[in-house]
Amino acid sequence: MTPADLSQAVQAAVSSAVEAGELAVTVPEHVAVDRPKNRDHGDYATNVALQLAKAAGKPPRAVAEVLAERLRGITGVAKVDIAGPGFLNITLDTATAGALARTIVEAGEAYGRNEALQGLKINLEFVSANPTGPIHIGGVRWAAVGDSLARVLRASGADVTTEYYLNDAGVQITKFAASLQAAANGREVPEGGYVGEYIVDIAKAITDVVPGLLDRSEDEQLQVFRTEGLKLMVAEIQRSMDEFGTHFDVWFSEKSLHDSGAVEQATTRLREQGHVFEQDGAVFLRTTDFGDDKDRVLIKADGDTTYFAADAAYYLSKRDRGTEVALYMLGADHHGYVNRLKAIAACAGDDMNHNIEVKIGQFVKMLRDGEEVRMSKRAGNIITIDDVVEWIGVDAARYTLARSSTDSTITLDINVLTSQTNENPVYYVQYAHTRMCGVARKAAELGVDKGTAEQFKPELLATTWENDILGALGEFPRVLATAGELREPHRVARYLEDLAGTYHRLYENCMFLPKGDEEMTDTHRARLWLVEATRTVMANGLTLLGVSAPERM
RNA sequence: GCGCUCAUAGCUCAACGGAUAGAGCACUUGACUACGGAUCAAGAGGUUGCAGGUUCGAAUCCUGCUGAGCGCACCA
Repeated sequence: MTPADLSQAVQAAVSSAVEAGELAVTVPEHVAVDRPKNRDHGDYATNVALQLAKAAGKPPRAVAEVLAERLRGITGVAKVDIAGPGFLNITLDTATAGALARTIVEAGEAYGRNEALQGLKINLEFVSANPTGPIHIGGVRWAAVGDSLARVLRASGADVTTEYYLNDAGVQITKFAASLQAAANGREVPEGGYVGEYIVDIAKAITDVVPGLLDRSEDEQLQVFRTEGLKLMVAEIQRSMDEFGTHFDVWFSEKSLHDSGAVEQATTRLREQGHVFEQDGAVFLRTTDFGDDKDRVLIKADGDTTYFAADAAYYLSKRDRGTEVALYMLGADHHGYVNRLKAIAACAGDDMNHNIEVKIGQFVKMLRDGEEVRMSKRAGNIITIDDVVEWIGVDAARYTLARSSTDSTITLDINVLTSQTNENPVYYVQYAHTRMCGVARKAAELGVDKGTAEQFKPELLATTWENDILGALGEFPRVLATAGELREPHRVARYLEDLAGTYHRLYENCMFLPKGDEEMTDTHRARLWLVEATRTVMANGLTLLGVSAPERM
């Protein structure tokens, strides 16, 4: 029995109590059934009596009494206690709890999937760093979190398109091109330009590919450096993302919005919605109608379109392509954009509380020798995605960056990253998985296995450690659903750490295989089912984080 | 000045409004002639920044204060 099953059963109990006239309340849509931290509180606990007490006009414990009697009648429920202010503590019979192992093994990779977001078309945009340099540590965080979030959302049934917005138009690209040109000609990088080894490398790559380039006019050179530089830089970013295991379904070009006329059309479309006005020769969008602190310019007095106009066109493009929810992941330095982006949606006639979501993530702070490393492109001390991968590898990097809430700034110690990588909890989790694989290998050596489903006797999974891990395994689908609904993939990582610890304790206390000349027993077989179930969940969880589930370490 | 986010163990971080606030690392002490010890057990470590409020119940929600990061362009 899964927690979801039990929740429904409790809900049904409330229903039947209402029908019998024992409770005068409306049946709640969802009944919370929790795995209590304290073992003495049973396998599962529900606060439903506390929630309904006021509406029922009875003390919580009296409501609990009514429900307890009905819950005791549910098949698989061994015991129901009323505790504290009115909690209902439910204990399952061992066979019912243990049967979950078989359910999981049979579901395999599908276990954990749920339909919380079934059919929802989500466009998830993340990283979107300017193609004027390598991805730095902040961008790496969004790559890890965003890619994992995409996987989590899909596991909840959402139809997700991942997207990288390439700011390949505008003055930053011109500065980038000018920097390349300067480097190729051995000149100083212009004011506000880009510096760094990569500039020199790319410049050289371009002059290698385009012979005689430096003999052409300055203007011609600049054009070549712009197009070729952009091409190479984007390819470089794509390579980094690819190596990082982060996949984007769409690489969306800002320039294409301008070239196709989509930016002008966006202004027209917004004007038709009645939120566009002109003032001082410029064209504005009245975003203040929807919570922005000032109206935003779409077309400047000199006739040029703004970056904001492209943002509007881009949003409309996402919607035109069938997106129901446009989900943006932005860094903390862009939080000021939230209101104006949401206002775009509202001005377009959309629901700004549903069709657009903006998730703001805090920065990554780097520490070296106990001191904060202030990164600046000019000083050339940027920590790039390739640096991090080189130090600790993709698995550890992704895990480290994805295991924390994006609401909190995280601090990474470079000394730790480059040396004592054992401090990374990912190894604790992965090691648990290798131990499960080790059990399977050992079983094969001994020539034994878990047997058929018919031979599986779930009632033999009776120790406290087995009960603990069954409880943890049952939580996986709801952890996933919550992570998807809240857009918080770090919950998956935390869950896996908890599961790994629970497994390590089981491993210490329960033998899965016969030792010496002992016989293989039904208990061994039942435990092999449990180990396989745990391995399945661990592997499924690691996959959601884009982290490998190794058989050996 | 206005706004967004944050403040939890020595450090890095968790905790859909639930019961005694949890892990990892670091520290102390133990555990392998059994499935891989990258493990486990025990100990120590907290006024959840401060003060009020909401309620059966607050780290969580509301208000104020303090402190930190970031943002407030006809820039991109």
